[in-house]
Amino acid sequence: MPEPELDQIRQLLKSGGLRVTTPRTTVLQALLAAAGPVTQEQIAQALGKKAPNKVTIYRTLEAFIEADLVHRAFLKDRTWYFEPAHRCSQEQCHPHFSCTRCGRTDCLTEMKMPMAPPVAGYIVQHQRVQLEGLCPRCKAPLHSSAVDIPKTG
Amino acid sequence: MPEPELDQIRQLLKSGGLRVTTPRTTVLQALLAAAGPVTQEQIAQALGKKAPNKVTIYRTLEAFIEADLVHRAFLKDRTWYFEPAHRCSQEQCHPHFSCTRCGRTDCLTEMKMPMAPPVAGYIVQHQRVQLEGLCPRCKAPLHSSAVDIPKTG
DNA sequence: GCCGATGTGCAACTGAGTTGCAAGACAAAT
DNA sequence: ATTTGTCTTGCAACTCAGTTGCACATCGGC
Ligand SMILES: [Zn+2]
Ligand SMILES: [Zn+2]
Ligand SMILES: [Zn+2]
Ligand SMILES: [Zn+2]
Repeated sequence: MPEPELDQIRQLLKSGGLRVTTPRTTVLQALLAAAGPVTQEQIAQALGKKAPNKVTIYRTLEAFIEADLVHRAFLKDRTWYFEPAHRCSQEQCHPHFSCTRCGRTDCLTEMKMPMAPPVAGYIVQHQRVQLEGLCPRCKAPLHSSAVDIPKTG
Repeated sequence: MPEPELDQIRQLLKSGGLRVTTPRTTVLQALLAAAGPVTQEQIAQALGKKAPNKVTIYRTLEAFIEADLVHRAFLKDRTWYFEPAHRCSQEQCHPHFSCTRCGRTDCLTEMKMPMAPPVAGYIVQHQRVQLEGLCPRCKAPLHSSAVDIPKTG
């Protein structure tokens, strides 16, 4: 992933009313380059030597969330996964699918999940859907060549 | 909550292939007496002086889950909420509603949430729905008498 | 370039949940 | 009722994502 539009990143930050700093540009870059939701640790790993301090990454993510650039996608094994906020409506984010075999979690950005029916007395502002089952990689593994079980998705 | 059928509790444990012990009966009692999902801490608090050791409560809950008496309802603020497994189908548990104002979480046991449409390549075995918004207690508080904001739901 | 407002790094902390192990309680067999 | 092997419990110490306080560095408007 060769520098995805470094100036656009700066632009994004400014549009969110955020000061442009090195940690913020690199963290945002990592988020945009990632295939799906990522943890603080995964961001740090992806940035390797250039990674800011752990605390800074958390505070940066917090600032991004405040500015609606990023949101918390889901909690898994007691750790948060973050992802860019595009492709999410106010009412509901796309569903996320966790494979019970390989542990990976995919964004089902295509799926149109119906909103919950109204419930007397409640005002539903946001809906979050998590699905579990077998992912394409693990479903009916041809022959014996299954999938190397990775740590995270 | 005056001893909800102590013998039935023993029966439940045995039916799950579990040994009958004091910690198990009291913890199961607390779970059944609770209005909704509860944390380890809330169980301990509800049992007060009679509460078993924290580790024992966790291991007890684990055993209950194994025996399908209890399940993990949802993760909130990095802590698990547990509830009895009745009222849950294999395919999906009832949705849970978290109020963004008072922080309470309610079981929407009545709500019939449609299952996610099939996605090419995936096998969906379980669906979990979390809703957020305003609960009846916080929605349009008449006059100024809102709700005392509690710590947890 | 200067300076107040923001952002960053470090070390120490928090708190839910886990692990290893010795001591205790259950229940099946005698 | 006593024995006996197995499963449970409690304690202390640990883990690990995330947070906090504070001194120092950086940003960007002037
Ligand atoms: Zn898989
Ligand atoms: Zn996603
Ligand atoms: Zn409320
Ligand atoms: Zn529930």
